[in-house]
Amino acid sequence: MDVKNKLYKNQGIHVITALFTVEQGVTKVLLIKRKNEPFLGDWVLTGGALYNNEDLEEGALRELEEKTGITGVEIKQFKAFGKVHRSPIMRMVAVGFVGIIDSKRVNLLRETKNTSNADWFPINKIPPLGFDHEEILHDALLELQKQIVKSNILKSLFPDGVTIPELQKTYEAILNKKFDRRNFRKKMLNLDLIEDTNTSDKFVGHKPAKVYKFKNKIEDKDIF
Amino acid sequence: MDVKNKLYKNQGIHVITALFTVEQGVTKVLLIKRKNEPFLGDWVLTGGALYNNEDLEEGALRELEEKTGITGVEIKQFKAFGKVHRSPIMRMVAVGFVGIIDSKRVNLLRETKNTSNADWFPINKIPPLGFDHEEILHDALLELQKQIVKSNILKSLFPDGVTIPELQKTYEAILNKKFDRRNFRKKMLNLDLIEDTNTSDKFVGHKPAKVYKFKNKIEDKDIF
DNA sequence: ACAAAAGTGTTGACTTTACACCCATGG
DNA sequence: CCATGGGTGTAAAGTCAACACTTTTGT
Repeated sequence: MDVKNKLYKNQGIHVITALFTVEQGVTKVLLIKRKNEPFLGDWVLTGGALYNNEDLEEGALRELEEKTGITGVEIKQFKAFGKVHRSPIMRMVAVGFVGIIDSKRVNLLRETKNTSNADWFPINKIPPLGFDHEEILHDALLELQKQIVKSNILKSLFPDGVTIPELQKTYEAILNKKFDRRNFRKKMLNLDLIEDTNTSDKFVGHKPAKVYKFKNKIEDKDIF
Repeated sequence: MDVKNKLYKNQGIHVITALFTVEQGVTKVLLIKRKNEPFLGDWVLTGGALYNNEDLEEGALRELEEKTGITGVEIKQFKAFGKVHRSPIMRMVAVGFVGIIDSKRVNLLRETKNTSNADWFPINKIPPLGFDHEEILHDALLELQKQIVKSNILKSLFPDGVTIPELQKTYEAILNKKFDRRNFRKKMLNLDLIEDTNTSDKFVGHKPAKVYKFKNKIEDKDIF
């Protein structure tokens, strides 16, 4: 391949992560403020240019750590974004990842070399975003909504286990719906995403809830 | 962004399409033989380098046409592939697309400038493929299996309409399962992917089958 | 013993599966 | 009128939705 051919010279790859959390029933996403051109001063999702010596997911995790200090997340690739002018500088294709984590468990660096003011934004109060990150965020949220009912993506949010009532609040926040407690419990157990740990949560003035944990491997269910 | 930084200079994007067909109950995929290095003489999926002036899907369709003469397919992006050494020449990230078409309706160019011997291969008789195309094909088939039960991707295979018995053969070929005729019909109609056309197919020595067509818009179904 | 939230079970509605007969057409 | 494959109905099993009472704990 001829790298000098102007049809495809000067291309690059972005790895972008929409990292979500849920705080008191509110779904939030991590945004950072850019300190460089293009889009200087604009809010964006965490991410940046993929290096030549790393796989896509590695790059997304490195960018996440560099720009926010966050490590130990599980992320899932969900879509590539490649409109011709999505970056004003050169031709960049973005590979989007989604993940979710407990914001209280991470030490968020609010200032780094290239970013400032890293913070969690409620998904219904998102400021204008640079690049095509509004589109990426929109698709990421849809992907998150799909993933929570068929993968163990929420394992990163509850690494030490979770009770069914906690899960219900989380699902209600992410899916923006209310569920019947009894039916939610049955459905959750049927989805086969979690397993019993034979422990109960802390005593808080009422009957303690059983603690479950997300399984490590989830198997796909067939529709046909 | 500094294009000279060796951490991320000389990157490029592949757009790769796994184009399927079904012939007499056998699922096949379109492969071409490379005439250039790298992987000269190897079989690969259709695709190539994305141009700077086209979106991802445009690029995939252009490559498909250039290398096989095929036009008028609907394709769906399903995943990006970005292992560091997936291309031996330079760092390339591939964006994978999947589509399906009736092989009898297309005029397949078996020879082009860069490829030769384009042909349909049964998915259980795939030769060794160049690049990481075996992985891409594997994932593409899984994606196709998902798509046929929840999108109108089969519209490209049956642009003029289809009968339920024909559909059943197609589903059985792609999912590699057998279904009960009566229940298949009910499920198919319930999936809400097709609609009645009030016509019947050709007369072939038995009761003619009703012709349905795939809807243009499909709405997602919720699990919760 | 009371407040607060967790846990559980049943009924009716709906959906899915299994299965057998009749129908329309061409030859 | 027969061979071929298309179309339909029903009963039993299973799943889902709606709904109210009992349990465990801390105070």
